[in-house]
Formats: sequence, C-alpha cells, structure tokens
Amino acid sequence: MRETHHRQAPETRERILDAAEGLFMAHGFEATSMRMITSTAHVNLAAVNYHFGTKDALIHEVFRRRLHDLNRRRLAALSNAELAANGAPVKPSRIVEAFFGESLKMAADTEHGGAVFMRLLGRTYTEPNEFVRKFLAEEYSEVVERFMGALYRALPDVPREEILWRFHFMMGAMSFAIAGTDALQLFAGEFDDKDPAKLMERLMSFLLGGLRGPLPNLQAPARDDQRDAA
Amino acid sequence: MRETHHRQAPETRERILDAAEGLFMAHGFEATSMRMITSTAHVNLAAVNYHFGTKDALIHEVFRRRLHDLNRRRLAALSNAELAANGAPVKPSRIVEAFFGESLKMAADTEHGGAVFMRLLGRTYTEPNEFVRKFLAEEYSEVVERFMGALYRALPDVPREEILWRFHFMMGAMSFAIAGTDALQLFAGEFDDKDPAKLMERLMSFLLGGLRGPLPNLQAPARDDQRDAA
DNA sequence: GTCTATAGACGGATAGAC
DNA sequence: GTCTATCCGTCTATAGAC
Repeated sequence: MRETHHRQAPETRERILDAAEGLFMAHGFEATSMRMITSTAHVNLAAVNYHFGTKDALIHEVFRRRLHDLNRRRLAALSNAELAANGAPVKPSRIVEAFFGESLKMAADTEHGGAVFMRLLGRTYTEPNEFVRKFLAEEYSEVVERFMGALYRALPDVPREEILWRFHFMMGAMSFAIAGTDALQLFAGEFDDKDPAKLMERLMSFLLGGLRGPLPNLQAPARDDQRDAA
Repeated sequence: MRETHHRQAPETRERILDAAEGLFMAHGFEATSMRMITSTAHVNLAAVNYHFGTKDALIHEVFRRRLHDLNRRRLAALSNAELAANGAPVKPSRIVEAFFGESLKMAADTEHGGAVFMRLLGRTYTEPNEFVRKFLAEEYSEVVERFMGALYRALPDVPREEILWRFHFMMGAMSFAIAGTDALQLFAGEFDDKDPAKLMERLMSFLLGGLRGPLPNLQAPARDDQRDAA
C-alpha cells in the first residue's frame, strides 16, 4: 500500500474527492472509472494514485471525510438531548431526531456537497462490496453503540431485538427519503414537493409512528430480564 | 439487438439465470462478469450471448421472470381484498399487507430462489444504473397505479402526496427488512431471530404504525380534519 | 507534484467450426 | 446449441521524464 499525502496539494485532492463523490452517486463505484473522475476534476489520471494510492482507498476517503463530521454531529445532538434530560432517560423521539435529523440536515446542504453525499450514502448501505461494508461498520460502531444504548434506556420494556429491527427499518425509510425520486422512479414526477423542511417533518412523523407501533405478537422466548433501568 | 430464443434449451437458460441472480446479489451487476456467470452455471461463455444477446438483456430477464410472478400475486391479493370489502374502500392495513406481504412471502422462499431475488431487488431499488431504473419502472407501473388508487380511496382525507411519500418510506423499510443483516453490517451479529414469520409481523407493525402516524404539520392548504392517516 | 506513456489484466462480444 | 479462439476496448496502476 502506498503512502497517502494528506497535507499537500489540498486543492487537487479536494477536487478529486468532489468529482468522485458526484460520480459515485450518479453511476456507482464500479461504473465510475478513474478516467471519469480525473477528467471531471480536471486533474491528471496519475494524480489519483499519487494522492490516494488505489481506487479503494479513494472510495474510503470519500466516505471518511463526510462521515466523520456527520457522526460527530449525531453524537453531539444526542449528548445535548441527554444533558437536557438531566439524568432521566431521553425521550425516544429526541433520540430519533438526533440521529435522523442530522442526516437530513446534511442531505439538505446543497452548498457543500452534503446532499450529494447523503444520496450516495443511502444507497451504499445496501452496497454488496465487501470492503465498503467493512469500513462503514467501523465508521458507525461508536454511533450505533451510543444510540442503541440510549434507546434501550428510553424503552426498557421493549425487547432489545425489537428496537434493533425498528432502527433498521428506520434506516431504510431514511435511505429512500433521501434518495427521493432519484433512486426509484416508480413515482416519477409525482413528488411535487421536495422542500427539505417538509421532508424532515414527513419522515419524522413516519418514523415515530413506526417506532410507536404496537409490538408484534411474537411468542416471546421468555428472555431473562430485558428491563435495564439504567 | 440480437434475437432471444426463449423456448430452446431451457436447462442451460435457467442455469444461467440462476447463476446470474445469485452473483448479482452477492457482488452487484458491474462486479459480476460474464465469465463468473458461465463458470458458475457450468456453461460455455458464448452461451450467454446466444441466449440473451447482451449482458444488459440478461440482467433484464433476471428481473422479468421473477417480477412478473410477484406483481401478479400482489394484484391478486389486492383484488381479493377488494372483493372481500364488497364495494367499500379496502382498509389501509389490508392494502399494505397485500403489497408487502407478497414481498415477504417471496423473500421467505428459499427453495425456489425467491429469497436471493428479493435481496437483489431490495438493493436494486436504489440502483444508479439508468437502464435498470427504466425497466423497473415499467414492470411496476400497473402495480403502482392499482395500489396507489386503492390507498387514495381508502384515505380520502389524506393528501395524495403524503400517501406517496409514506409508501416510498415503506418501500425503504421493506428493502432493509429483506436485506436484513446481509446488507448493512452495523448491527452485525445482533439479529438473533431471523424467522420470516416474525419478520413479517415486525415489519407490518412498523409499517402500519408509520402509515398511521399523525400527519406532519405542513402549511397545509387548510384541508379538513386530517388528524390520522388510518 | 504533475505529466506522458504504457504495462498488464480483464471486460463484453463475436466469428466460425462442429 | 455448443464450443474454441480471438478481437478490441477499457480498466487500474506504475514507471520515469520534467
């Protein structure tokens, strides 16, 4: 593996990342060649390998630079909610808002490329590529742990597995919300209203409804002590 | 464009389709080469071009053969619910069950390859590839029209755009439900219980909760009394 | 750090024998 | 319908001049 040079030539480097982000979003990783990236970024073909080493390393860096920021904001939002709760468990709606609200905020940021990135991220959750799955899991591990812990404390009577599934479902809904009409064209031309603020309200309403849905009537396997009073 | 030969050599043809389906699911379209497909199917490399013409045509056929059946079942389920309603609008929960219930049924069919296909389909909803989006939209057009019409009749007081968005969110939740732990490994090893029957109850509970969530407080054009979507 | 040029592998597709 | 052999394009990555 070749050494990367993070500090030099920031301009070229950023141009490559921006171009790659947009092209990955539009065409996927495999269908996006280095040549497409370098010609879009107006840099030389060899510059990518010079700055990032390999295409995989470039992909990784495209995600790392945004996810670092996004997850920091998510954790900060959760910490704020916890402070406001003053020792009591945070309300589930606050937890959901902390996580998905920051997602949608970034998705609404069309000026600094957040919107492009979030659409890329949304589809990457279901990315088959082994190495992409691996580093996404690493980038998310702390956030998942913190948010799941908060939800367990907020919903002590709900089996943890149910909470995990519902969070998973919420991620799916958010993915599609951000992808909007770009991804699935089944409803092409039918979404007249794409105002991000309204999307936020629409999604939150749906997510909280789903989270509060009556628990399914499973023949519970008599687990011991799901009640962690924190 | 080369002519396809649907009736001849069904065995080879089916083996190719099965192999392609599995490999597309595991690695994606671009990362799956013709050579991977033919060696997995134990057929000659040239057989793919003989039977399907091009790789894109093969991809199309992988989807067509399953979607035809799936959408037929969805429409039949909706028709049954409409007959049972006897002229009255079908309950939203019945409509949702008709659509997503058939999805999960196919996802639970591990014997005839339905499970593999549904995981492939789930991630393909967010597929960037232009031509894939296009034929998916075509395959779905009738189903979308029928189900949206049923939901509009069932929820006459809910703005149609809200219904569209919520259905879109539901598709996202279903996608992730089917992808399960395979897609996103954020909760790796934490889903102990993958029983399809329980997944069905879990997902339905979430979807209906989301559908019934209070309508978001958009600066609405003063419609009368939309407290609840269900 | 940036460039040209190219190595070296693999991709989809086809020609033509059987 | 099935096979071998091959064309020709594109890909990632690198060597080496500047």
